Amino acid sequence: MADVARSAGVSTMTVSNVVNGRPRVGAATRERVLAAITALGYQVNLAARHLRAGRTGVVGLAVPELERPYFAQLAGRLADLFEAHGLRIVMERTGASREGELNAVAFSRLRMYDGLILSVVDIDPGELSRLNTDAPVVMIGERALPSRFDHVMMDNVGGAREATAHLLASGARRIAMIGGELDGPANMQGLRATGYATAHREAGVPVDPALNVQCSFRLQDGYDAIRSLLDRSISFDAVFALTDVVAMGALRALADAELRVPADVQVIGFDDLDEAAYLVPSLSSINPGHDEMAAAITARLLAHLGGDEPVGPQELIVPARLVLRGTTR
Amino acid sequence: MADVARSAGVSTMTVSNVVNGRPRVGAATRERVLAAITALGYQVNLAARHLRAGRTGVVGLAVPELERPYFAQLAGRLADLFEAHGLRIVMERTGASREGELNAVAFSRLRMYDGLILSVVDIDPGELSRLNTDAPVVMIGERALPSRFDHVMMDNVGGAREATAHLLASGARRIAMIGGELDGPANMQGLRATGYATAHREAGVPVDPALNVQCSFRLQDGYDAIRSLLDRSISFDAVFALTDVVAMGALRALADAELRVPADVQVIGFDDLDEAAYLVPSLSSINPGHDEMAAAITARLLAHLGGDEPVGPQELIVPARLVLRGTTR
DNA sequence: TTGAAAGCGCTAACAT
DNA sequence: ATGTTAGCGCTTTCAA
Repeated sequence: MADVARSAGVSTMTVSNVVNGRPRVGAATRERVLAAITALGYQVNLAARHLRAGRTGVVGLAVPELERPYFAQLAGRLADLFEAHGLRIVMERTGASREGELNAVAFSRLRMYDGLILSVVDIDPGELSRLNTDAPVVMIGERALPSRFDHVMMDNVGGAREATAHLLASGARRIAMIGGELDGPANMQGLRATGYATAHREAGVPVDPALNVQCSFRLQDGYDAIRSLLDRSISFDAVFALTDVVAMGALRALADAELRVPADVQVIGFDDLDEAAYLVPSLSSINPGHDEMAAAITARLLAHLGGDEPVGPQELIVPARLVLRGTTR
Repeated sequence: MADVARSAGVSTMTVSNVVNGRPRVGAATRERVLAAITALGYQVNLAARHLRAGRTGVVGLAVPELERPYFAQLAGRLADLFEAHGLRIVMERTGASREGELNAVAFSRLRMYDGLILSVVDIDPGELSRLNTDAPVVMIGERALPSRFDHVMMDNVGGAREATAHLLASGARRIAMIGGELDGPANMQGLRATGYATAHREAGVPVDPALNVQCSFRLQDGYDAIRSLLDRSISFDAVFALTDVVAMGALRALADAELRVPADVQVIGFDDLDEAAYLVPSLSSINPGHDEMAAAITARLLAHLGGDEPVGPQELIVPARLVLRGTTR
């Protein structure tokens, strides 16, 4: 910028004014400055601008894995909403590790982001509470966090309960649960398992722990889980998959085993991905309230950034609802 | 930082040394500084650090839409590779618009990113050439760009040709092309259409333009494209879908029309998404060389960042290969 | 309408 | 082992 100023025979201040389109610059001066800018190929240095301004116009979205469709689809929605407020969404991954999640928070506090949306999976609630409460952070995700941060969650227990209840009501008695963890911690695995168990209790149907296959959340994991049940000759007449991705893997395994869906085995997933409606048969799933989640997250973060009275941390649970399609009777 | 220094009775330089874990600090001093940091809740300001260092340790990945599985899966691969070099990948979207793409380049040149991986869809090649050539930018994507930037592309023509040739060899004579654009510009739509046409010419089978349905690349678009052919009673015995996502939409439409795949209609997609192998029937597709793409992109960008001799811009075409699964005979 | 000065928070280089 | 100086590139404030 100093170069441009020298070349145009003005002060850096005038260059700054031109670059930022501020009004009080003479037309002739402006021309000269613009010419110098072009000639020298000058570019603003945002790092310096941010250092001065104390803000970046960027909101971070930190998720466990970039390739998980649930987060990719959420990111698209959030990008739409934030764009309307002149903010850019950038997405990064935490690797679902404590370290990655802390890094993300650190990065944000360190002012590369004006605000951060953090999907919490592995971080220790205790560690969370040591962090600066009034950081512009909105937590999302599965786990109930006894924290003083804003937290928008989906109704994991309610959704899983509804899915399971539907399967039980339609006659299923041995519902395999893939990816859940009975009596597990209050994370996604544990919460959805709680819903599964609750529905069983309410229907007076006993839970068989042998039907609970723990696994992670890739396609192959869903496939392997079904294979493992079949290989051990554990019979089941329905599948509650913890995510739609796992459900897709499961559907493939069922097809390979020549089990008919939904005639022999019903399947319900969780997430209601865009893909769910297009599978053959189309996948029944729990819609975790995508639009409401995105809207709530945006509203909370904007409230932080608005910088008005720091309305105390809020915890919001977005209702889930069952979407019945072709994999259920 | 000045506060911490004052509180600990040292200079800011010493604080900086402690924060950065540099060796030449006395143990007692270090203790005092750390105590002051904790007491004051001090956080490094990365904006200032970057201003000084002239780098951020961040590589941007700018893609048309965050929710497209192809890019989400590519992002995951790139994140792995760059992480090994101490660089963070952050993903943002351009909205597939000229403006968004230019913004992404601008942002990068403006030094928020050390480097940028840009998926070019809509930008005008002429505009590209006005940009600073030695910016650490690697272009990816479909289109052949007569530009002086590094460019890693997949083999759109070759892949489409191979897919179409296989369908023709297996007896198909009326292959619907969904999402392509015969005689279109040299973008993804046009290039893959060229491969489609080439295979027809080589097999001596005429191309019927009525079989080419143009559309965008969401699930519903693939669905609607098939519906449109059926509604107009345009017969076809195979489908070449421009992307796997479109293919999934098409498969659903075929199922709704009670057409059997692959007995009545064969289907081949393009992208070889993770999902392809798990669909029922599993989707035959063109694998555009995911790992090679990611490796090439990483290598080119690291070469820029290495800052050694600026090896001239390279254009690399990664070979594609046909993966046959259940939707083909 | 334009400019000079000061400083955002950090660190490399050079003292001490 | 610790401190001083200077400056990264920008913008706010105040003066001309």
